[in-house]
Amino acid sequence: MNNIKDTRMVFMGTPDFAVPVLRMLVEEGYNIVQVVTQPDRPKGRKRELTPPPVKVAAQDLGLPVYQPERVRIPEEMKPIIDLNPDLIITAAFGQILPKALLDVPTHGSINVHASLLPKYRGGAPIHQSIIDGEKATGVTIMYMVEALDAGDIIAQSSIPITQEDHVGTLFEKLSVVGADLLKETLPPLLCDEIQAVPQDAGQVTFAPNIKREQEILDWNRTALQLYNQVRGMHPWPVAFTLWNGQPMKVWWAEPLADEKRTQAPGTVVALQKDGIVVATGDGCLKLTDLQPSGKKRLTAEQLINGRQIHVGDRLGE
RNA sequence: CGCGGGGUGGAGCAGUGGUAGCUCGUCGGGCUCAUAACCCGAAGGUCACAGGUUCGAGUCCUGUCCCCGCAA
Repeated sequence: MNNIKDTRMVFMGTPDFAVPVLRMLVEEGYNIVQVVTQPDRPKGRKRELTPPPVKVAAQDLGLPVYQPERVRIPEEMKPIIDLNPDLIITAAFGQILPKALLDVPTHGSINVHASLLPKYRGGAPIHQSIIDGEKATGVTIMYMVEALDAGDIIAQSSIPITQEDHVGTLFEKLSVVGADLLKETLPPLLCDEIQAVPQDAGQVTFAPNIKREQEILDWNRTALQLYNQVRGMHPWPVAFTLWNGQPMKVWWAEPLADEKRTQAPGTVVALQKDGIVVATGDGCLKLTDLQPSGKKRLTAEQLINGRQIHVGDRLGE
């Protein structure tokens, strides 16, 4: 290989997180022979077929797009193999790649993952790290192996998680960090100047995709834990509690860790212009943006003006 | 035709056939050192749209459009 820019690359990714990475590759002049992304999926109530962000970006960049339903199926994998790629780069692709595909490129197959591996392997590392109240996270570039996010680490970059960060802000920051890190890593990698390091098996933790049950706010937890849960679910999939037996999304809240409370956890203790104060297992949580079932997203002030919520109401039941 | 909630003055809501109300906001005035506080007053709604039932419909029936929760 005379010029690393001639390296035949296949890029595989799906959501917004992957877009800056793809754009960086194009801007740097790399030779992307194929973009692979998930098929268009029905979205919303109308089930309208919606293309994934990477597809939109790829078309905008004039790159060929391939959307296999299940890439592990031989017939769907073959077109990629036939491209004879020198390097496969994935970023939040959403499908596990079989060994038969991983072994094809001469330079290997690498992945850009939004956590500091070996912590938070899996599909929701950003959500989980916020929910856990982590003070820092980052991006890891590693070789792919058959086990999920378990390959040797090539490069890593860390950033702090601020007290105000939520999934949306971290997503943006990390996608940029990921693009920058890959940009720095690619030249030495393609010149075989990189020594990958195995992950410390003792430090492994997992961050599987968020389940519905994890979106429920348990008022017995502390104000800080609940706050982390709210921002770790914002702006998607959004934490919720029950109000009058109906689900109510909690789009945003603020922890009042020092607020004394004598009421049972889940009890509305005060209605303030800037939020609805709810007792928790330790301290109070001030709910500021809410969405009752069947309604649009409302500020606490709007909800209070409707006169439907009162001091003493119990949330979570 | 997947299940369900809803469209009422600028915002959020109530309104169980018979003069359209509440909280907030807006405008004017008052009280305050002052205020997002308080007091007095005012403006602002063909009750999503189209038919129908009725002496009379926001309220009942039918159809249409739109918004949202769940499920996918």
